[in-house]
Amino acid sequence: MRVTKQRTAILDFLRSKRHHYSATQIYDAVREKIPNISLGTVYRNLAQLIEDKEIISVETSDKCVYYDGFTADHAHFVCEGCKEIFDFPLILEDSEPSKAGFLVENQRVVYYGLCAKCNKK
Amino acid sequence: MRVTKQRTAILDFLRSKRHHYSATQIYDAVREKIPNISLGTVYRNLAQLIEDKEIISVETSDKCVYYDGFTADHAHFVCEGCKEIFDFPLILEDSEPSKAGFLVENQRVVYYGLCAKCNKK
DNA sequence: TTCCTTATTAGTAATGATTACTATTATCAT
DNA sequence: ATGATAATAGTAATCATTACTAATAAGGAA
Repeated sequence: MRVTKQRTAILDFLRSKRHHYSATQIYDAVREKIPNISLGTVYRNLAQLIEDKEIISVETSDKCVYYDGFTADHAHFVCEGCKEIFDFPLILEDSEPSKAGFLVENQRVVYYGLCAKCNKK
Repeated sequence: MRVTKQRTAILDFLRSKRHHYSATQIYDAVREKIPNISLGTVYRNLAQLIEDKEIISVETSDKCVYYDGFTADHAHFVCEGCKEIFDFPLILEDSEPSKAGFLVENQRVVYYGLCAKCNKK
């Protein structure tokens, strides 16, 4: 695997923000530094970065995937009001699948609802 | 909301199987009873059934959404070997978001890994 | 440093799930 | 039975993601 300025820029961007971005949002952001970067390059590098466990993906009920440079185990909360995605700590117990002899490599916890601000309205 | 044979057939199908199906799989299955049902009809009814809390949707890292007629709270395990989706009980504690004043309307727990059978290989 | 191999890229086309649109049909309250 | 209108079939459009290919650039060897 070669170190390219494209991959570096994508990873730097995700690491610099404690937020969650779609491929298109990442594309737009990185284009400010590398104006002719291709969207395909963004997708390919995101896939590689996930494989290398440098970033994680967040699947919500949205039609697109979000990417997160913060890789420590945590849960996500998707606000159905403002659409914001919040991080929450994840309390890990002995999971049911591992008790059943399944190998758990990853787990995703996503809450849906209203954040404190939207809940008040 | 009117009761149509299309919506009834979709709901009956999902309820009759303890499994998870994509919109296309549901379309194919229901077409055996209603040969000229439209895929758009399937999607529209699935959306309505979710709104009425008659079914739930399962978002995985797959590009398509799966639908589940079993609505009691439970977790899903996606096997990266055989691609099967398994159900697991979900132990609910006081969630972190609710402690923070967020209104949790839904929560999704998805594990990724290898099921017992694939793990042995 | 220069050269060579080959991974990576830019640009574009293709795919595939989902949504939108519209004329027609069927549900159900009256 | 009938009329208002919600729902449908069929098709076209959208949009995220993937595939493809000729050109480029990373990095090891000379």
